[in-house]
Amino acid sequence: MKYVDKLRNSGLRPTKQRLQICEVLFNTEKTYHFTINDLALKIKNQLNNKISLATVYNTVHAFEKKGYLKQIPINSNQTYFDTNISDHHHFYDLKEEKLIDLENSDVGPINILKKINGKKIKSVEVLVKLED
Amino acid sequence: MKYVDKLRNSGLRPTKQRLQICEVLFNTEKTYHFTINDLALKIKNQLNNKISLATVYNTVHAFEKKGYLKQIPINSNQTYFDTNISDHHHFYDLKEEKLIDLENSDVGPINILKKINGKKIKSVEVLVKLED
DNA sequence: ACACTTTTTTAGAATCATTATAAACTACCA
DNA sequence: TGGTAGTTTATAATGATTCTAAAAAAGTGT
Repeated sequence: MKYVDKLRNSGLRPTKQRLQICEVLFNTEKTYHFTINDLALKIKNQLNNKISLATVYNTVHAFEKKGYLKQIPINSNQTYFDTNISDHHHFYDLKEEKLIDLENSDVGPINILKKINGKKIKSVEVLVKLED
Repeated sequence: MKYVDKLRNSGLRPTKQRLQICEVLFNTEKTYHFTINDLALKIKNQLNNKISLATVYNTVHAFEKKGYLKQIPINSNQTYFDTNISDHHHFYDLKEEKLIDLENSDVGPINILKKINGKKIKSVEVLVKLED
C-alpha cells in the first residue's frame, strides 16, 4: 500500500516527516521490532535528518491504532512495536533482552474456552520467555 | 508458607514493614492484580499505616524475582503484578482496562514448536484482549 | 543491657519515557 | 493567493520508577 494511503487511512495528512517515517518503517526487506527511541535514531542515521520525537510518537501511535503497527505486550520501561502485523507471537530472550518472532504455525492453535459476557476477543498474544 | 520464610527466601529480613506488606499481599481469600500504587493505597487503608514507596518497590521486586509474585506482561504505563502465581493467563478488557484471570484449563495446551539453540522456555504467557 | 556494625526505612531528588503545550510552519481548498 | 485547519517543533509537564543519603531499626558480641 502507498504510504500516502496508510497515512490517510490513519487520519494523518501525508507530510514530509510522516512520509520519511514510513520509509524507515515500511521500506524494508524484513520486519523488525523497535522502541520509539530506536526508531528516532534509525531515522536520524538512515535519512540524515532529525524528526522531532513528538512527531514520531504521534505517527507511530496513529499507525498502531489503525493496525499498521503492533504493540508487543512485554514488561519493559519502553514500549516495543513490531512492523510485522501478521498474526504471530514472540519469544523474549531474558538475558539478551531481545525479541524473536514466533510464527503462528510455530505455536499451534490456541483455543480460549472461557467466554466473557458481551465481550469478544480482539487478539490472542503469546509471550514465551527464554532463559539459558 | 509463613511470611518470615517468604521474606528470608527472597533475601530479605522480616521487618515490621515487610511483614505488613505480606499481610496485604497474601492474607486474602482471593488472589488479585495490582500496581505498586494500588498496593501502597491498600496498605494505607487496610493497615492505617503508610509505608514508603521505596520499601514497597523493593519488597515487591524481591518477591517477583523469587516467584512469590508474577508480573503480568501488558503494555501500560504502570507495571501490573499478580498474587496468583499458578500457571495461568489473562484476559485484558480494553474498555474497562481490567485484567481477568484465565485458568490454564481455559486455554488448553500450548505447544511451542520452534526451538532456540541453547535456550529453554521459562514461561509461556497468553494475553487475550477483549473488546465490546 | 550496652556499644557497635550492618541493614533498612524514608523523604525527597534524579531519571527517563511519554504526553502536553503553544508558537512557528505547512498543506489544503476556495 | 489567502485563509483556515492541521503539523512540526523545542521545550515543559507528568508520572512511574530508581537512586540517595541520613535517620532508624535490627543484629551481634560482650
